[in-house]
Amino acid sequence: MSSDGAGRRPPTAQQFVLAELRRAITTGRLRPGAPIRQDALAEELQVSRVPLREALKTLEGEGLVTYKAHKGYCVATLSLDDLREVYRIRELLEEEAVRRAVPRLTDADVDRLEAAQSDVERAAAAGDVLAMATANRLFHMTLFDCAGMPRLARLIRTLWDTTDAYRSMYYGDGGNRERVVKEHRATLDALRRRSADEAVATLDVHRDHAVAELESLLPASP
Amino acid sequence: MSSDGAGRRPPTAQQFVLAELRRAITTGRLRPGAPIRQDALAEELQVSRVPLREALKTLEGEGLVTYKAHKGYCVATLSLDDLREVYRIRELLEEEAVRRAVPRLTDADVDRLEAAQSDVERAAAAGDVLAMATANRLFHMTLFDCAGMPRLARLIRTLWDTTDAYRSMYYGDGGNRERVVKEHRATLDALRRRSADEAVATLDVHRDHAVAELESLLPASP
DNA sequence: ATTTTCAATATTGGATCCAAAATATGGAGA
DNA sequence: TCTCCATATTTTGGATCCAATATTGAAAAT
Repeated sequence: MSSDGAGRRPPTAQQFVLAELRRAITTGRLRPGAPIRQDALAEELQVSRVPLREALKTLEGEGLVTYKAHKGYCVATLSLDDLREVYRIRELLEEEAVRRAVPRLTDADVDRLEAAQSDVERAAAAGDVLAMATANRLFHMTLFDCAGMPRLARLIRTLWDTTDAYRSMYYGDGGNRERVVKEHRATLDALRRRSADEAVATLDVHRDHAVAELESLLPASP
Repeated sequence: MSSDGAGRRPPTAQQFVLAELRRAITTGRLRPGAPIRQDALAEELQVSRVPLREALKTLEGEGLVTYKAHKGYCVATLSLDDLREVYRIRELLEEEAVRRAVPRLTDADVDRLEAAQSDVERAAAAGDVLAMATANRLFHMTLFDCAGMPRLARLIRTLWDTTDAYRSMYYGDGGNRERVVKEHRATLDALRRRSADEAVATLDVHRDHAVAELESLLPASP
């Protein structure tokens, strides 16, 4: 084994911190709107503030945290308008990705999608929210990566990151998990038949459900 | 006057460095592919490496520079495929921005667009490449900002930044400058009549010309 | 002559320390 | 009691120093 318990540790401290921060935000340990106290966080992660600050700069670029000079960083909060905007942009970009990907899909690609879907179903059945989020993401990104447009895929990833803090709420509900599984099956079916139109349509529905659910969940805070 | 010659200096060193790096890249002083020697650059800009590295992290997030752990930063190079990809994504996002913006356009907005266009024409006539790039950008961003989708506008800005290093080549040619002026007039005309379809169409043409021109200019390097 | 090894050097990554700014605290005056 | 101002404390921004990694060059072995 590679010495430390929680998976292999990245080769630089900033990458380690970056991964930790992402987890903290997506799992909700760092709540949206919460100020980020550099000194405390650095000590907690056993690094100095330098790599922490570089990691925060990366997250700022991705929109996960906000920054103001001499005031510091806060976990980004998404208003309902922000959320709708993110999903609208995703709709545009993901449609493009799917339309480019479908004609290029190999059988091996489809196999990988099926495998990812199996993981999703397992996690959904087990009620494992974190595993569900991971597997769900793998499913979609596997598809998007097939478009052969790396920059497009990266943009989509960033947009997903932006709403990660809210996604876990969504998977907390068993009904939502069940629905996600069904919707994925519909998408997978369309992909097997190489129907871009249908795949796009099923994914649009998928997103719209997520937005609707989050809209009912959120209004408490913004 | 506010002490130093070249405009007001930002309140933090990283912001100053960030602005300087952008200029260096867009003007071509730092060529695509060139490695970034932190020590030398820091000394040249009279700052330590810490703010320089934070600025580089920001640029990495925007795709203007690439980074590899323990190897450092390089000015990003765009292959023709990359370039086409960026312009395709811009097409998608800018169409959305324009369609949202047009119904919301006030007369004051149109006035601001006209003003920006005047700047473009002045710069084009004077053959001032840098001013041309600045004014051109202002023209388009003024329009996109009217969509009332700040995240969308930010994404588009980032995509523009990505190709900034190559844009100056484009404006170097007088014929291109003349054509840009004409195309802007067509867009402006469509906007005055609040025709989203036509505005989108003219902008598509505008972009396609840029891509075609860059395609003939680039193949030397990638 | 070519390849391999190992040391010397250059460059990046990170920790500590100090400076600057913002925020919190407390007291004086109205 | 409330407001305002001066001061203390906290927090961020930046510089310097040291450590870790990568790169280069030269010498030795094949």
